[in-house]
Amino acid sequence: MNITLKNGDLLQLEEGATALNAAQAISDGLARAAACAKINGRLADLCTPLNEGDSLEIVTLKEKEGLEVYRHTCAHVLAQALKTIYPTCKLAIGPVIDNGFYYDVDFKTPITMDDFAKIEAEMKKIIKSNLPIERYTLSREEAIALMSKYHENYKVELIRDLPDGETISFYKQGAFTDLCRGPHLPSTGKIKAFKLISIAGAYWRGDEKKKMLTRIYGTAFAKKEEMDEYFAMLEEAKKRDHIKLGKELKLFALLNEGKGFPFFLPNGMVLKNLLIDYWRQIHRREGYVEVQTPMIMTRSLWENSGHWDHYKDNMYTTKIDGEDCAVKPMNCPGGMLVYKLWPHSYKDLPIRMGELGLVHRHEKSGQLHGLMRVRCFTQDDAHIFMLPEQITSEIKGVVRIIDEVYSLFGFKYHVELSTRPENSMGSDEDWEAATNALKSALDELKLPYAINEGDGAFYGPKIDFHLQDSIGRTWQCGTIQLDFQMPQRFELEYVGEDGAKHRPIMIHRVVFGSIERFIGILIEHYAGKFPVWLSPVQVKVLPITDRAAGYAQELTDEMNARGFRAEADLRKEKLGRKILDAENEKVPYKLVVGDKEVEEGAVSVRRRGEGDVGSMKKEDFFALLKRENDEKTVF
RNA sequence: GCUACUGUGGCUCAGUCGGUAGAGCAGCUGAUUCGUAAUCAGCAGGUCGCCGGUUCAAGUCCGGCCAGUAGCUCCA
Repeated sequence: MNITLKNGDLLQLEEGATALNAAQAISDGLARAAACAKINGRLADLCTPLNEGDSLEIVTLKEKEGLEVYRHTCAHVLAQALKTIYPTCKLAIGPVIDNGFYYDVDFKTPITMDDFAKIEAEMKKIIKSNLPIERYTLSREEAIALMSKYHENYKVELIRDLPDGETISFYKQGAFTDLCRGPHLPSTGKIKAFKLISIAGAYWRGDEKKKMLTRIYGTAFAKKEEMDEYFAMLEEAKKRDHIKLGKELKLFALLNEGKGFPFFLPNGMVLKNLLIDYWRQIHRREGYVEVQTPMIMTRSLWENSGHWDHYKDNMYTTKIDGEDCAVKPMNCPGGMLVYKLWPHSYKDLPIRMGELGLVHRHEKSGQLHGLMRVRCFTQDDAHIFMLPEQITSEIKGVVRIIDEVYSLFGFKYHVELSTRPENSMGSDEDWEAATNALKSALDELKLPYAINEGDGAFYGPKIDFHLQDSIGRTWQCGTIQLDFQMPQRFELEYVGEDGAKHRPIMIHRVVFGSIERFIGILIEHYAGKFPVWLSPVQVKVLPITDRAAGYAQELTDEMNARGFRAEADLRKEKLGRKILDAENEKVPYKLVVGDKEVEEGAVSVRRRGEGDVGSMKKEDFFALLKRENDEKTVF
């Protein structure tokens, strides 16, 4: 029979040949490297028999899909080892994730990471036995009977929930059988490098009302060297942790006295204020005005906005003169009240009303994480009130700002469109119209996005911008939320061309999202080595002896007078020590000054990470500094 | 909130089998004026996260609480 290969070539094979036979016919090397096959565009096991006219692609470990199959098989090996060591444990699910795999298991008695050595040894045994992995299918009844026999009640539940007509397949290796869609490696012996990483709790089916299972995380690589590299990379990434750097660089502090409420230290405040200055500059240019609304407002306002019904668990409440009040968890109701202060004409719209609002939200204790997830943060919020025909252009305008800002920092981001959640208000028509408006803006901008079903705000759908931290976790930063509800609830109006009253449409949007979170991301992104324009201290002047101390102080004063951030290190320490300390503080420029520089009005310049870059006239250095500061140069 | 782990001077860590704490850095004092990544000496600094229990004796064992980390759930 003839089959078509990836490059278009035809391959002649005997009747009944499998994908693996085809790989062998091409080359032994390919057969060895093969993880699975792609037959007519669908992933399949290597043992799958081919048919006349099939198109075939051999997927190797070098490809993402191949590595995923490899890791998935490793998850099965883990499961088999667990069932051998802990026969009473019940298996739930064991999928592949970004950098490895996990298996959720219900243990009679909990296990710890100390048990990993034992489990890994058993896994090695299974790998060494090189058990062939065989696939077979069963009817729903047979499948349930089989899994019931093994007391695998989680598997039974999974099978029951499979849609009708879905093939129910099993994979068998030695005495172990697991429900699985596949595909898998042809045998367990193919696994060369794996490691169990950590243990965590995870709710069955992601539902916090259901039982918490033990999740064992692991990873696997085609070669041991690749795995070593991966772990070395993780170690490096840990050094960028913003909590660690925040402490070392004295940017912020997290104290028991204010759990989830970060303290900003002088260096951190410089950073925060610089971001705010930059934000104001961009938003002025884009036609935004700025307001500030109160931190605490009455219960009736929050009832009116819907927060009292939909968000109460996350709100801090208090009583003032006997009246129930809440600390704002969001800025929008305040913004609404400002809009309502006077009548608006269609000619005034859009109104782009910004607010750097400090909001408080009672997040569950286990959610808190450094600056990334706090209970009090500054949103770089803005509410845009507009005419229906302005929706698309306004959304596009916001997306452009977000892109401009993220690009300045060199961030890579991904976009998600979040749709209507369960606990929400408003009509289906409004939700559909709002969701379509967001979609069409994204489509017009040709911005790729994923759909995040049911993750919208309770008042409207949203576009979310996600940024990555140093160990690859993503955090939502920017968001654009389209809202037909608040304007109705607050009875917002404008007078149209026709002289009648109409309801404006509203956008809630943030660029940084939370300034605190954004700073956390920035710290990790730059590993604390901020570009000149963001550095809390831009220049450290290091006199070699007391004779140069006066000159060092003058230089420092002069730079500060010019609007730079400079400090002199006048300690009676040797130069090497001063350089080391300044380097540890990650100051971008160090100016070494001794008798020679005093005499010549010069400075000997050290750039962070580059060392001595030579001497120059102090005016030339000031010009260099000004240029890098103004242009927000990154180095 | 849930599951697991962690918690010793400001920081990084040591502390054996239970015998009531140890180092380096930082700090302070003194000396050193030394040209590109750690000068020397001295001093001071700790209810071992908190509370209880076991014990003649607890940093160490047990229980509870608090805080942090990883993950889950929830979210900017």
